[in-house]
Amino acid sequence: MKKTNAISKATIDRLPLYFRTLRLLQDEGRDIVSSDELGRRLGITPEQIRKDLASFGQFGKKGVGYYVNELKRNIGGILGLDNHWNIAIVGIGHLGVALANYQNFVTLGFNLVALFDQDPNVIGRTVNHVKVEDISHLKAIVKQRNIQIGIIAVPAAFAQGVADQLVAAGVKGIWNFAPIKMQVPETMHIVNEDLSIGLSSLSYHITRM
Amino acid sequence: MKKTNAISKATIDRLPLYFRTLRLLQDEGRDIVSSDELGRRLGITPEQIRKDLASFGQFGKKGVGYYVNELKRNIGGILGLDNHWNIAIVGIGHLGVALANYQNFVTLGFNLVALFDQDPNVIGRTVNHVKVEDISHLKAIVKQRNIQIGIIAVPAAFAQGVADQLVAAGVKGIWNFAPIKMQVPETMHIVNEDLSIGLSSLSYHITRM
DNA sequence: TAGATTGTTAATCGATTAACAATC
DNA sequence: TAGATTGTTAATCGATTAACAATC
Repeated sequence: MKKTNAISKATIDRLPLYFRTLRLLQDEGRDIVSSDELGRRLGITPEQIRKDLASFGQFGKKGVGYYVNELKRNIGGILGLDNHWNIAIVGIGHLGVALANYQNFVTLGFNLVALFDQDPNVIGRTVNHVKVEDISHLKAIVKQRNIQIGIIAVPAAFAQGVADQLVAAGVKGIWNFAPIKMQVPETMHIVNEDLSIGLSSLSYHITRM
Repeated sequence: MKKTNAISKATIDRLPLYFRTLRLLQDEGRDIVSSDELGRRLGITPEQIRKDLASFGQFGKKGVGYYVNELKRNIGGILGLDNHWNIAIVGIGHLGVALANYQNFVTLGFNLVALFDQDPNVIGRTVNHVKVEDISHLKAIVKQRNIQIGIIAVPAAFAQGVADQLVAAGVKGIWNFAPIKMQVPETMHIVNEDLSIGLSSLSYHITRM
């Protein structure tokens, strides 16, 4: 039996871009798209796109291209978006509010089902139709509402504590916006969204222009 | 003369992490740190760290380690943070407000000097001590205040238009939060901060647990 | 059929890891 | 001096690009 090659992280990170472009193509009423056109739209080579897709199966038709609806459904399935994960945001400061209002979550199929904060002035408020609850109820609510993904939007000093609580509550993954290296069990999936990297690398490049 | 090898993108993206950890070490009053300890703090191998740093010069002392202050100053210089770039945010919705209040900008040495929006209800408001101005004045203000970096936090449909205006106004770099592929001149530096990638890749991984 | 476009293998390029001499 | 730790070269690993046969 042929060994299936591991999928590269780079490939996985491009799938959401393909997914989004396919949605746009759907909106435009397009039925078929070639790797060439997808590539032009995204600034990615067509070979790269074909290779990425081929690592999950044969989704195209030679001489024709890819059926937009079908490919979008397939990529959605690969990314697990059809699981419609329930997500919660912890820390309803400016960033937490922005994330709670982020419309792309909905487009991607995520359900925002809980918001948590520790500040009595924030608890009880409603953001994007979801009520902010006391973080002390986190564990109970995570279990009750079957929350699989926790989003950390608290200051760095509190982030590890929140991560520990999310782990203890049994979430499957953490999306972390705090600029620190978290200590979580090996089995926990964590994605760090570190905003200083992008801005710093921009600074690096314009310094050398 | 030996040809200087190009610096990898991966290396540049790790520099801000080193910078941040060095600042924390400074706060802890530490004078010296080894690649080993830096590595443990960041979850990066010490070899990787030494290699990254060595591509810019010899900053360490064999048998001793790196002097915290000196290395931090050096990395800051490499990243160009000592230029104290003037930055502006375009689009003062939830995300724009969150970014305007993001304290790490200050820590990294950036100066937030302008906020722009097109909504008359938003123009005139003050966010984090900076007044929101009419986007129609963008070009004049960018020149006047010597703004080098523009941050795009408008909805996708308006993002290309804003990018065009920023380019025309003469910024050196763009930090884009809109989920679209921008068309900008070859010479313009643009960093895309695409939030759907992180969340989607998290979904990919937990789907396979 | 001729033209177009995928899927896949081979070649190249780039990044990380291992090993170790240099030296503080 | 002995122990520690850097800087650098070589080896490995991983990702992208090129090329082209298969086929719609």
